[in-house]
Amino acid sequence: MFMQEKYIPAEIERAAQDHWRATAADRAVEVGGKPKYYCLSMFPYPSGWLHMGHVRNYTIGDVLARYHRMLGENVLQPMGWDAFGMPAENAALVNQTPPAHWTRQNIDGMKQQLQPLGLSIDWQRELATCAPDYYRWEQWLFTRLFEKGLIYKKQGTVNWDPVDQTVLANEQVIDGHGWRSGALIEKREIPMYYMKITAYAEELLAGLETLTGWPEEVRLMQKNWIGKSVGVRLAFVLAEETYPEQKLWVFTTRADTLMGVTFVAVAAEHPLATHAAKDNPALAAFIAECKKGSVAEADFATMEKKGMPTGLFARHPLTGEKIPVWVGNYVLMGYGEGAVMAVPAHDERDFAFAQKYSLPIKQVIGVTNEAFSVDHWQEWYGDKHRAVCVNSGKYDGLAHAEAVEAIAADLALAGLGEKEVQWRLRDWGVSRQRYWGCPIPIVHCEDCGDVPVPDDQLPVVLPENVTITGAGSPLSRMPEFFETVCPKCGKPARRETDTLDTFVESSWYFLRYACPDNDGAMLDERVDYWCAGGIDQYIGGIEHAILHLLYARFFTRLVRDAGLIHLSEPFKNLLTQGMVVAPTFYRLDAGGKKHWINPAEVEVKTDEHGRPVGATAKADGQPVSIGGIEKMSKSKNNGIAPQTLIDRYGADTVRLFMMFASPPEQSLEWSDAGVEGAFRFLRRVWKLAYAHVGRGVTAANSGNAGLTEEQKSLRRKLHQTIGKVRNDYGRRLQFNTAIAAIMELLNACDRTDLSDDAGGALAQELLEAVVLMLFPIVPHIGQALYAELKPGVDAARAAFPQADPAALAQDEIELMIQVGGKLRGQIRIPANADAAAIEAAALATKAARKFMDGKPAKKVIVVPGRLVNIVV
RNA sequence: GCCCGGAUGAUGAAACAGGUAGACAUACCGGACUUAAAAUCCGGAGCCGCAAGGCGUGCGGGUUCGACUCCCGCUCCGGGCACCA
Repeated sequence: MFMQEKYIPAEIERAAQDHWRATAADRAVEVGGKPKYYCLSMFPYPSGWLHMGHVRNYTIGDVLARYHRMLGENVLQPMGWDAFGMPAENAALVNQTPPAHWTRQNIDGMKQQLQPLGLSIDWQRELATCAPDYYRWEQWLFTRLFEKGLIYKKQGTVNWDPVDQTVLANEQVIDGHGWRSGALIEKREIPMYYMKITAYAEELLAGLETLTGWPEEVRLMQKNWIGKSVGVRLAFVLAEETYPEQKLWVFTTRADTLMGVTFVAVAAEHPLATHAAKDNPALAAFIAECKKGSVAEADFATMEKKGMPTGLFARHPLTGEKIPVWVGNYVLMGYGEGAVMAVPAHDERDFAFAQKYSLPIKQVIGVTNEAFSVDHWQEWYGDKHRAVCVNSGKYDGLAHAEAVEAIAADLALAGLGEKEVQWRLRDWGVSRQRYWGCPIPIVHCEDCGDVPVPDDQLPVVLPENVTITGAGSPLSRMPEFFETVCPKCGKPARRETDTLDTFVESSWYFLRYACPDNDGAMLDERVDYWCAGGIDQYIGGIEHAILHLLYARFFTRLVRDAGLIHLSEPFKNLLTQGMVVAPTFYRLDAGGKKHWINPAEVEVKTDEHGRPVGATAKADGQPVSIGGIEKMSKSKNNGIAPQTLIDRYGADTVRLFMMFASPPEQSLEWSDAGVEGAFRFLRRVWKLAYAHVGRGVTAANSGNAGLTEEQKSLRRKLHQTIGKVRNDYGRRLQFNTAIAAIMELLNACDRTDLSDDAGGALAQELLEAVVLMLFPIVPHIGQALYAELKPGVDAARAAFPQADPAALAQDEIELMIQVGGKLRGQIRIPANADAAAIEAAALATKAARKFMDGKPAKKVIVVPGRLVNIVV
C-alpha cells in the first residue's frame, strides 16, 4: 500500500480512532510491574454544549496521559458528569422538560461532541452524579458523618425573594434584587445541615505544606481562606442587668490596642441587638434595614458602613470604663463572636466609623517620630510591627507580641478572656432548598428528632417526573416523597426535602472513578492503587482554586477517617488552566442596545503594517464595532463551536492550536489565523514524511558515524530537542515551547542537505522522533505517519524518544561579550576553555577594545557557557 | 472592600536558576513559481537614526558588573469571596 500524498484529516482520524477502539488502547486495568499514572481533568457540567474551555482542559489532560503512557506508565484517564445543579432547573422552567430528561440528553450530546477529539479516555469508568448508584454512597456517608457529629444542624442565612417566595443563590441576586421578580432581597434564617470542616482546619492548613506539586498561588489562597489567627477572646461585662447573658464576648488579634477601645459593635443578628431593639423602634427599624440585601460577602464588604447605638453600655474588662454598645452593619454574625471591640485610632474601618458618628478616637500605640492626628488615617496607625504601647498605663513601652501576652494574662486573671486560635474558615452549609440535587437522607420524627435513613433504605431516590414552577422545591409539594415513617419508632414522619450542595458530589468523584462498578461499597482497594500518593495530575480552571479543591481535600480526609481509603491529599500535582477568550464585535441598534456578532461572521481589516483598522460583517460588508477580548460566552456571542473547526481542519489541528497558542496556565486568545497556521504545520510534517517514505529508507541512523559536520549539527539539535520536549512535557507542563522547539528542528532540517545515504538514515531517525514527540498532542496524524515510517509498529504503544548523550557533544561554543553590561560582540571558543583563557580571548576582541576605550578592565565576570562581562 | 494573579513587537508568545530581550508562530511587506489566483517556497522587519549609535519588557524608584526576572510604591486588567459550576 502506498502512502497517501495529501493530508486528509477526516480519513486518518477515523482510522486511528477505529484502531484505538479495536485494540482497547485507552482501557485502564490495575496491573503490576509498572508505575501507575492517574491523569484527571475536572469533570464538566453537562450544559449541552462542549465549549473551547472543555476542549482545552481535556486536550491538556490527554497530552499528559499519552506522554506518560509512552514513558511506560499504567495510565488512567476517566471522564464523568457533574450532573446536578441549577441550570437544569432553569432550563426546565423555560422548556417544560424535567431536569433529569434535559440533563441526560445533554450528557449524550456532549459525549458525542467529545468523541471526535480522540481523547484517550477509559469510557467504561464513566459516571454521572445524578445516578442513584452514585449518590446513594454520598447519602450513606452522610448518615455516617451525621452519627459521628461531623454533620449537624443550625440556623443559616439565605437570600429570600419575598415575591417569588423562594430562596435564591447569590448568582440570582443582582444589585440586591431577585433576578426574576426584581424584588428587594431579604436575609432569612432557616435551619440547615453543616459539615464540620473546621474540625479539619488545622490538618487542611498543614497539608498545604506537602503540596509541592501545586501552584504556589493556590496554596496561598487556601491558606488565607482557612485563615488561622491567634488572638484573644475577651468579654465586656454589660452594665445593665436586663440582658440575661451578662457578658458580651469579642475576638481580637489586636489585644495590644485594648486600652484604646471607645465602643463595641455587634452584628444586626446578634441576640443583644434583638434584645435592645425590643423597646426601641428606631433601632428595630435599623436592624430590619440591615437585613435587606444579599448574603454575599462581596456585597457586604463594599456597602456603606452604618451603625446605631443600642443605648446599652458595657464595662471595659481592664479599666471598668463604661463603653457604649452599637449595632454595626459591617459586623459579621458568622465570624468570631458576631461582635467586635472598636479601636478607632488603630483600625481603619473603626476610624472611619468613629469620624462619621463623632465617637472618641484614643491613641494607644505609637511609632517614633510619627505624630498622631485624629483628622486623617495614616498607614502606621495599624502597623503592629513598628508600634509600641502608649497611653496604656502599665503596658506602655511594650511591643505588639509582649503587649498581647501581658494583656491576655491580666484578662485571664480577671476571668474575662484568654488567648484563642480563630479560623476564618466556617463550617460548610450543605442544605439547598432546591430540587435537582442529592436528597438529604434524614427523616424528621416528632419523637425521635432527626433520624438518618438506615442503609437498607438507601438510596433515597430523587423523583424525576416533576414540574418546576420557580417557587420553592417541587419535593416539598410531593406528599408521596416526604410522607414516610420514622425508621426508629415507625410513627408517621416527614422526610427532609432539601438537597445537598452540588459541591458535595464533586468532592469525591475522583475516588469513585477507581471503582465505579462497585454496588456493595462506596470505595474499595482499587482506590488505594490508582490514588496512591495522590492523583498524579489534576487539571482544571483556576476559578476552583479555593472552594472545590478545599472541599475535595476535606472529603478525602472524611472517607479516610471512615476507614475507606488510606489517603489524605487527593491531588499530588495540580495544573490550573487559563480561560479561552476571543474578540467581541457588536452593532448598536436604534435604542443604543448592543447586538453581539460572532467573530466567525466578521472580517477584520488591517493596514499595510498588519494593524487592525476596522471590521466588517461577512454577511453585508457593513462595518461593525470592535469590543474587548473576553471569555467565550453566549451572552457576548463570541464562542466558537469546536465541531465546526474539527469538520474543517480535523481534531489534530484544533488540539495543536490550543497547545501552541499559549502556555496552559495563561488565558488563550482565539485566532482563526492561528488555527490555519497549525493546520499548515501538520500538512508540512505530512509532506516531509511523504517525501522521505518515497526514498525507501527504513533504517534509522543511530550514531554520528558517516555524517557531515552539518548533519552532525542537525543530529545534535534533534537530541537537544528531545531533551527539551521531555522537560517541557514532564516537568514544566508547557506545551507551546515544546511545539516551538520541534518547529525549529524542522526548520533546521529543511536547511540541511540529507540527500546522501547517511543523510537518509538521519532523516529516518529525525522523522521517527518528531512523529513520536508530536504524538501526545496530535495522535491521529502521529498514528498514521508512524505506520508509514515503521510499518507494523503501533505508535500508541511506542516508547518516547530518548536523547543520545553522544549526539550532544560540542567542540566549540559561542560566548557573548559585554562591556559595562551592554552587549558588544561575540567569540567562538573551545568548549573546554578555562576562565582565564576565556577572559584573555574576550579582552583581545575588537569589540572589547573598542568599547573599553583604552581604559583598564576593573573586573571581568565570566559566566560559563554564556557570556563575559568586562567592567571598566 | 479583602485574598490571589497578570501586563513583553502590529498580534499570540519565548527567554526554564539574575546572564544574547523578542525564539516559534500569526498578520504584514517584498521576491520566485503561475495566464491569473490560491497553495507552496525564499527574503525582510522592535522603535528612532543615512550611519555610528541610542532607546526599549505597564508606570515611578531601588539592589546588582548585569534586572522581563529580585525589592519598595503605583496604574490598569483578570480570578475568587462560602447558594454559579
